[in-house]
Amino acid sequence: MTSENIHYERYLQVLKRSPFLKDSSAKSLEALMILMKEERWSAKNFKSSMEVTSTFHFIISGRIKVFKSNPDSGREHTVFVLSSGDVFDVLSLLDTEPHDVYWEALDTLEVLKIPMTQMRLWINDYPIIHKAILYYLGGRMRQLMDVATDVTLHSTLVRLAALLLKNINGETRKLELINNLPNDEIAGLIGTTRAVVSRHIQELKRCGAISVSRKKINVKNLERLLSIADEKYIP
Amino acid sequence: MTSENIHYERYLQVLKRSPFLKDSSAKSLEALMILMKEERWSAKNFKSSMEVTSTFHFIISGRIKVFKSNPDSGREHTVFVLSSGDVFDVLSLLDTEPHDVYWEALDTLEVLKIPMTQMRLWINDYPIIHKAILYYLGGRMRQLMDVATDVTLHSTLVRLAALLLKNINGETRKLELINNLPNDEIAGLIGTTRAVVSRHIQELKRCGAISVSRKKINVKNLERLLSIADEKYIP
DNA sequence: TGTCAAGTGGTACCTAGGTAGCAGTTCTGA
DNA sequence: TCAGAACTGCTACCTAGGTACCACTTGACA
Repeated sequence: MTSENIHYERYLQVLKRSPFLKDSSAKSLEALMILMKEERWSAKNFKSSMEVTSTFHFIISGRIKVFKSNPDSGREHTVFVLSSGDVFDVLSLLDTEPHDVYWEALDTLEVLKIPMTQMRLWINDYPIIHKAILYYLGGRMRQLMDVATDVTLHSTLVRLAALLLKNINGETRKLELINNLPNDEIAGLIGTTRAVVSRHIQELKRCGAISVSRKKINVKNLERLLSIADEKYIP
Repeated sequence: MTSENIHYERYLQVLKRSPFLKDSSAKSLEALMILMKEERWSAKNFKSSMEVTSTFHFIISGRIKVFKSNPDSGREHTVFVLSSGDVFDVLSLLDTEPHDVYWEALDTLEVLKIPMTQMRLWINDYPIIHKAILYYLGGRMRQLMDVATDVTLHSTLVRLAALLLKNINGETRKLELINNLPNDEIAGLIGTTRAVVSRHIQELKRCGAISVSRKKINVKNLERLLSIADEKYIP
């Protein structure tokens, strides 16, 4: 992509703010942009890991979920929700081992893509970025550890409350990243089923912690939500 | 530590084989050894993450488990079992964020330790190692994804069977890494409780998949175990 | 504007697996 | 060598949460 692209400047701004590319020089980013192609995924667009291994993606706007599923039972567990500034698949960048993960756009997604081999070469050319990558991976691993242990250590209600708290913007008090998701998707995020999430949402409503309109959850009583997530209060 | 140490050569061999230090030059390894001190942890020796953040450890022999716990319910979930050639805490190396993870030696542990700041400097001196570190982290992240989703996607019996299969040596057909662990610890590994593991072990015995003597599980029928882990066979 | 799919709320039922407790056995170390 | 700790096997009970419905509402789009 050249700088003649109408969105060039906007794309560049997103890359500059991406934690994955932290501290990259303007020059190196330009070199990267030249190699990239833009692409739109419409909501619910679905890819298996296989299709994603040979191309590296930067998210410009929209959200995508990374999940595993059990085809027999039809259950799914969402591991990450990625958004603007995030990249995928980071694991395919590190090695060529397969992994059975799926990807699905939650909204219309704008991505910039680049062949995996070229991305690896670019990283070799600008080794300063290694530090940022390691840092980015560290954050991801922390998140993963929480996801891994949450299910056994906490009840579904506690997990739901904690999920809401994790995604509240400190200032606006609005949900971010997981806003406008149907119960189904929320269920996947805390490792349970649609019916159970619906049940618990009613409980949280009843005790005044939240209020709900279609596909929208508003936190009403932060204190209460905190004490539920902390296992101090049972509605 | 100098080369006069009786164990120097043995330690060096372990480091050479460590995936974390893959492709390090002999010279860089020597430089590393000089900075390190040996230490023994006896079994059940327990550390919180706080105590581990300022020092980086290489495991020479023995096993250590990395786990999270819920102090209210007393339940624990083991995320990793580390052994010879592994290192910890890799996350504290990447950044200085806290994380509430605990560490406990499963056997007598021989480690080589080095101040975290010195380890970071050493890595800067030998940047070739970045690739090995990234690769090592990739492997860990894959493992974590499995742990994260296993609990919701599979029953405890299936998880137990899968755990055994994952840790069988292809040639000797013996359990490795998780051998000689009490039911308690196995429970932590698959995110359940002692009683449930005991129950399922009886089932696996009954259908001829395994045989058991105190703290020792032998796989008798690999086929059967595979079909159980694959959710094709219910005892 | 009417139809259909997507989403929500609720009921009633069921079971995997968690809790508690105890008896018997093996190991450990004083 | 013997007392206590560690470990296993088993019973009986209980509940969180999963399954399977259905009725109602909302939004999209033809």
